[in-house]
Amino acid sequence: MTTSADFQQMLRGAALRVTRPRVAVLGAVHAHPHADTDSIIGAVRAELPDASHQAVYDSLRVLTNAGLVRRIQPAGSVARYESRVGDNHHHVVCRSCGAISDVDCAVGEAPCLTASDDNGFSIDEAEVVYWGRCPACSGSEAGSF
Amino acid sequence: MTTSADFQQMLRGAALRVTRPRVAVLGAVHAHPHADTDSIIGAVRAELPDASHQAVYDSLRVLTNAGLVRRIQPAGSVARYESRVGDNHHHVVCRSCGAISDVDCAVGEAPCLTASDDNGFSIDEAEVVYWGRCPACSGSEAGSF
DNA sequence: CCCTTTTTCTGAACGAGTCAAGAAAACAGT
DNA sequence: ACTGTTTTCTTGACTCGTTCAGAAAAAGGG
Repeated sequence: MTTSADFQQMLRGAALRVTRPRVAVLGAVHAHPHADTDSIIGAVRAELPDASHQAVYDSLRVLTNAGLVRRIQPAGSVARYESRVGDNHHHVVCRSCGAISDVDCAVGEAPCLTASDDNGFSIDEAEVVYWGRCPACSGSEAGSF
Repeated sequence: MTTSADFQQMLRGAALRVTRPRVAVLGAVHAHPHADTDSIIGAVRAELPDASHQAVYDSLRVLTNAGLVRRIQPAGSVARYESRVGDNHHHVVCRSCGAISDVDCAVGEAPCLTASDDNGFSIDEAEVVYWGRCPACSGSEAGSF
């Protein structure tokens, strides 16, 4: 388990000012992987009832830029955040309920990074999203349309 | 070049009613790959000045569900549409200007489809987005921040 | 402890996309 | 062709995630 002091440490390590909203946001992202901004606002307010939504948006942006959290946004979804950073991992997204799970890089050494033809682009990241149905949704046929 | 009659054919083939907005939208998507909805509305109105934005939104949804066009939406971007469907191809997105290019599937037989651990999900598609800088943006250092 | 800079708060604003109800158009059957 | 039914289009309002702006508060170096 990660403590508040650890989060302060992480902020300082990234040369960021340590503020209560930031610590709370960092804690919320660690506690609720793949949570959307609204859930994070809720989690932050459990601890800091008067935190503004703007502070949460600002903190998330700062933390994302600093590399302390990662922002993901599958098509058709709102922004979601996770604390697992630095490892090149991907996600499975349920088409039916939107549930997200982590997936380690399919092939050992990030082969997806090699596009067959990069059109002259200089590529620095390959993002993979697997689409399907989560166990719950593939069991019940509801929503399969 | 694809003609209006071809588009009507495609609509009938998909068991969809042939309407002028739909034909125009299909034409616009074919003419402007990776265009966003607003650009498509503009292109449609060049031919059908009184088309409503709602008709375009509706048509795009119908065409997407029918598999006649494909909707893509890289994180942080609005929805974009393309007419290249059925082949499992991917995209390179410029972090700086948002330009998008097509990329054929990196490895011959869609290996990315095999997640290392699917968490019990039944996966039906693997979407790959390559992030980087387009030739123009990697040349000029502007925007690299 | 003070000062400057950065961050947060309040509240308004924005924009892509959706919802709803009535009018118009498509197409199957006669 | 004409009619009737169903689908689609138009108009206009509206939602919701996110951002903008200015004033107030807090962080951290000297």
